[in-house]
Amino acid sequence: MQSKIKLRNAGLRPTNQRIIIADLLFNGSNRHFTAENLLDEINLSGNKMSIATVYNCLKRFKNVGLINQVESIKDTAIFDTNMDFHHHFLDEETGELTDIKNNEIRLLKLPETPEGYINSGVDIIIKIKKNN
Amino acid sequence: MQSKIKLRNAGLRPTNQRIIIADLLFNGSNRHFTAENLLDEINLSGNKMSIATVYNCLKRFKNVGLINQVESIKDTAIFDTNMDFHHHFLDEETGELTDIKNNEIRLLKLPETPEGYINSGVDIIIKIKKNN
DNA sequence: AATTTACTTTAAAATAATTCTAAACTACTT
DNA sequence: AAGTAGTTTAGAATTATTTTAAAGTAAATT
Repeated sequence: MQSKIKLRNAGLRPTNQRIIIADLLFNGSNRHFTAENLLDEINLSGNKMSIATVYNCLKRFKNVGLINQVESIKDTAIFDTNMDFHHHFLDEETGELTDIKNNEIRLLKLPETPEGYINSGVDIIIKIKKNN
Repeated sequence: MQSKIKLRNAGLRPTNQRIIIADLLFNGSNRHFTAENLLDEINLSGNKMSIATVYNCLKRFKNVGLINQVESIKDTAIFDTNMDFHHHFLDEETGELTDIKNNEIRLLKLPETPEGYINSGVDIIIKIKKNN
């Protein structure tokens, strides 16, 4: 049960629910998951927990740097009349987007597209926040 | 009233509501906006419309390439236990994410961070879809 | 060890974004 | 002018997430 230590090192109180989640998440292999995915796994493992706890816990884990949240620009669809190929600055606090012109950024090397797939677009998001 | 022509060229039936929206969106300057933002503007301009119509219309505009939707990975928060600096392939159809190792991608030139802000992270999402 | 304090968990309600439904409407075709 | 296929609408439904306030628990203090 090294999850307890891991949690303490991260400055989190090692509660039962956090230990259950840490045991599931930090077993060696990396993965992507949603709060609901994780709750299903928790249930399968014979444990029970409120979905709110899962959300709270993931937010906490994220804040102390135990996990990442893949960038998602809030949960609101944002549209853009700019049809040129371009990218965005995202103000982390306000959610505001600003265009980055295509000639201000340059990708040198792209990974190979997985077998059987075609590349259908590249989005670069540079997160920024006020420096004070 | 060139919106009507623009819509027809895009293969869309130029209905009143679409013309109202096109008139607001394609007036020369580019912008980012949400469905709600746009509805507010529609109301301010003295017109009325159901929010469902705004969503339908934006989806249609997007499909025919009149506007873009900024990448957002559905509306579900996705977490990642991989804390290495890395990026993602996103399967457009299923929403599934796959890691891109950091050494498989290289950014040559980054834009200058806006005055008063600091860069707090870069996310690159390469959208892919099945090639058949 | 018992008490206190601060943080956590929980169920349930609330909020927010978006999609669905089915009826009424309207643009285009004949 | 009439038919039909696509569109709009209000409202309900769905989905994701956060809030609330009470009950519970870990850690600090006595």
